[in-house]
Amino acid sequence: MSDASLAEVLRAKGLRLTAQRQLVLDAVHQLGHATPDQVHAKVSQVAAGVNITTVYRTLELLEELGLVTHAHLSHGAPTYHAVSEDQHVHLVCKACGGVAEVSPSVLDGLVGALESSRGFLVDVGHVALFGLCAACAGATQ
Amino acid sequence: MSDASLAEVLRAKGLRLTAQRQLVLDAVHQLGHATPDQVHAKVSQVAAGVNITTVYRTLELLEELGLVTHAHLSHGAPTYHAVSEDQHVHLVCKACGGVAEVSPSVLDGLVGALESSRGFLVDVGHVALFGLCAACAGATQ
DNA sequence: CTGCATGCAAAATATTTGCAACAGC
DNA sequence: GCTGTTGCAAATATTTTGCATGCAG
Repeated sequence: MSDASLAEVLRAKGLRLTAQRQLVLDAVHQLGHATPDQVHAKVSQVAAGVNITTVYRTLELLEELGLVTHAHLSHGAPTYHAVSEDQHVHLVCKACGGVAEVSPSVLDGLVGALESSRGFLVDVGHVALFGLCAACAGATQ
Repeated sequence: MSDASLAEVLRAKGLRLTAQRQLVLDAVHQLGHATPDQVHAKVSQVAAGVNITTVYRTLELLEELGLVTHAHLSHGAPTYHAVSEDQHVHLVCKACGGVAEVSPSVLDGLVGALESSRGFLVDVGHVALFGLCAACAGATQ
């Protein structure tokens, strides 16, 4: 299904369906969330010749097309994930660096409060919360 | 007061109080939140000779000492702010790039929910929420 | 004096861009 | 065949590191 919609969206803009674009989109789907570097590594497992430059350009394009988005997680690393997946909020542990996902419903109250008080519309899929995961909170501190 | 506590904290660790360290800490206080580059620019207004390298090293040191922290806002740019300031949540507009601040109290419900359901302790001062500010939400879209 | 701190330059990373060769349609 | 795409290399931007000089204590 991702291939079909990719071809469709590209066609609609007069753009071309290439092996690289399919591979990058597939890699994003498979990885869940990953940095450009990780996407490149994943793509390279299947097609070794693909350049990191192309990965950057393709991710930018796919984001423009609305097929993927990126969030800024822990260390300034842009992390891409497919939009077709369920939206989720990232919980980044500052101790172990792990990333957990929770349902956006936990933000419902917050989103409503910010919208009424400040007129700010939160992009739920782009939110990252920093803190300590259960394991690290118990272990250390 | 910042100078006094800086000298104190440095002394406690056998480190030295230098003009650069005072300048960097002052710049962070004055700027509210800023990238290393912006801190360097601010410091340069007062003392032109200060190297960007020193700013990086000093910010890292000040963070270790607990005098400043950094959050990752919009574009992977680490943003530093003094810890003595009131903690605040950053609202980053993905359209205009503006950064607004709101009271952490809006997160109270969320923090409680995550702690009980997942055992995750949110670091309130480090949170950045992406979305559209009131101006951009009204203007565009 | 003694050793930590700084400045400078160069290295390591991450990301973007110019251009010629290539491939989708 | 026409034009969008890719790969390569070089340019940029950002952050880190090595080393000799300088200054706080």
